[in-house]
Amino acid sequence: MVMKPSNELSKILLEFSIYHAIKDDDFKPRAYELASESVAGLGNQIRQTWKDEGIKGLMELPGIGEGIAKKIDEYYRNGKIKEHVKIKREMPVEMFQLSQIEGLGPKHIGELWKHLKIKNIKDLKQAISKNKLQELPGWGKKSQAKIARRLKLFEKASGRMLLGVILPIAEDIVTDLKKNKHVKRCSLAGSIRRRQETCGDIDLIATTNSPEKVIDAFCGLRQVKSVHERGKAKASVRLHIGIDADLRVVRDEIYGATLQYFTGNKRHNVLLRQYALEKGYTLSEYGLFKRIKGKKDKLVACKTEKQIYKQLRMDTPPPELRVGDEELEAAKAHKLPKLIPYGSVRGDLQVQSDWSDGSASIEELAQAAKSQGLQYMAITDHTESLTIANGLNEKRLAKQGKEINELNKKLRGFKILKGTECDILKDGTLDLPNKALSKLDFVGIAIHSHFSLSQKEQTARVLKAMSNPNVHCLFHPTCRLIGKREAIKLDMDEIITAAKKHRVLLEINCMPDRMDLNDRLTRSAVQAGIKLVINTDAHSPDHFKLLHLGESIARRGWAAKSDILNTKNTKQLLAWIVKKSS
DNA sequence: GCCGTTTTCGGCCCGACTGTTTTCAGTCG
Repeated sequence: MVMKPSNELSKILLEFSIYHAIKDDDFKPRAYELASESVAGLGNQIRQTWKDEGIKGLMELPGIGEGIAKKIDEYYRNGKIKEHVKIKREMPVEMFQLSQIEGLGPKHIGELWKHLKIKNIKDLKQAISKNKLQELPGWGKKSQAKIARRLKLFEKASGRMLLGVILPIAEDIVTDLKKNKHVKRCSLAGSIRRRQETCGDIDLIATTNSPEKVIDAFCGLRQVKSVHERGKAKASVRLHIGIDADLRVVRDEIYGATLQYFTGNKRHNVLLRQYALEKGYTLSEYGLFKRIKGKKDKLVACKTEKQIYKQLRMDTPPPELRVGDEELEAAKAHKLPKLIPYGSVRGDLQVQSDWSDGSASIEELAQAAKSQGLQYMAITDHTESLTIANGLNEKRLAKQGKEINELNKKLRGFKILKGTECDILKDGTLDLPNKALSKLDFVGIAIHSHFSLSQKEQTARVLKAMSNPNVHCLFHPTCRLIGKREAIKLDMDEIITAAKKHRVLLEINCMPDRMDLNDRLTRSAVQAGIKLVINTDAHSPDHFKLLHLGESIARRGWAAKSDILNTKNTKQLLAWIVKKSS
């Protein structure tokens, strides 16, 4: 459930946390850990905040007070933090690296350094091969074997998986568990239930009267490779696909409390439990309890999540929002947004056919989209400069238009729009002449080259392209590929301002490795009041099934149905397009 | 070190599992 730090600064903050934990400080470890998570979650935004608003601005961020803000300031000024350098001199240990191994916490890292001078994973491996760990006070053969096992897994680990990849696998596990006669209810929890774009593991909960039988069934699933731990109430396993799955088993009566407990991210849960304490309650996976002086706490809510939040005088934040950000305040003030429901998208406005790099004909794509309940799609094949994708020039585009006209005559209750995914050239001009663009129903523009321009050049390039009056939509705006390619450097505030000015839609792209816009940028766009579209970028008929992934980003970005243009029906959509061009 | 309808001091979430220990510390979520 924990989000691993992805940048240098959050790693340094986590090393502070580990160091203070080794020193047995009571509360600093938690404080630095929170700050580390906060920094990791904010990505590039933190540097921007520092640039724009300095230390004061940093202190506004969750988990960051005066002390840590000053350290962050020092880091951006000098590239290092004196106190961190000092710690490293005293204890030259790759604390972050070692902490990535499951089961190796601060205390162990400290002992390994103190007794064996282990600084990093290489040292650890050597020590294990010489059976040094099992000789340490408080350690034994089993402890050493466990660390050895986890070290191997760490080296083979595929790390986090894309939501689009892991979700179907996780849903299969739920289906399999539900087949067991002892299982009453079973649900996904954790980061998958929140629909985080990548997940480090699969969290599940199940209810039963026979916990041990359910734990047995779980550990024996065909997807399971090995068992890490197996108790009466929970089990943790490694799956063949290379990540872990954790199951928590409880009585059916407390399903809601357990689901609540294992869905929120750490910050949401900690904040909620603190709030519960303020209100005279205590909250755990067993329920919400009223604290009564001199008596045993009294159970007041556990059946449903809603019951728990309601008892705390709050609305229930949808799982996608439970990240410990502003959703708790909104829930207390009864001002949670009405999120776009799953299944709201009526048509797909980015689809590639076999005219360029798609695998299916336009007709096959139309049939697939229609059978999935969609009312329209825009065929948006690539343009000529993308030779590798067999991009279309003006002449082939006109020919394609005729084919679409013929198909539209045949199709009942489904409309194919003539479109393009027009390449944005390096200088911001478009890869098709305006004459050709103006004949299309839907013009999407996208960057496919020169990803590493400076922010100034890249922003100017995209702004120029967006200002073309024929343009309807900016496809996959940041061009990031999760785990493969960084986002291009764009001033998103300027892009959003331009989108508003020129009435250009921004896309939420559903491809599992794109998910672009991401949740945070979606939120900024929603706050700015601009319209978005959710597109699959389909290259084959089965890609239409990915629409729910884009809907999950929209939900995480606090978007309502009205924020997403392609939740409208065909008639309303066409009316919007006409209005845009007038 | 952070934070505030208990606000500049004095709190800081809670429970399961493991291994090595005869009652608990460390780790995790």
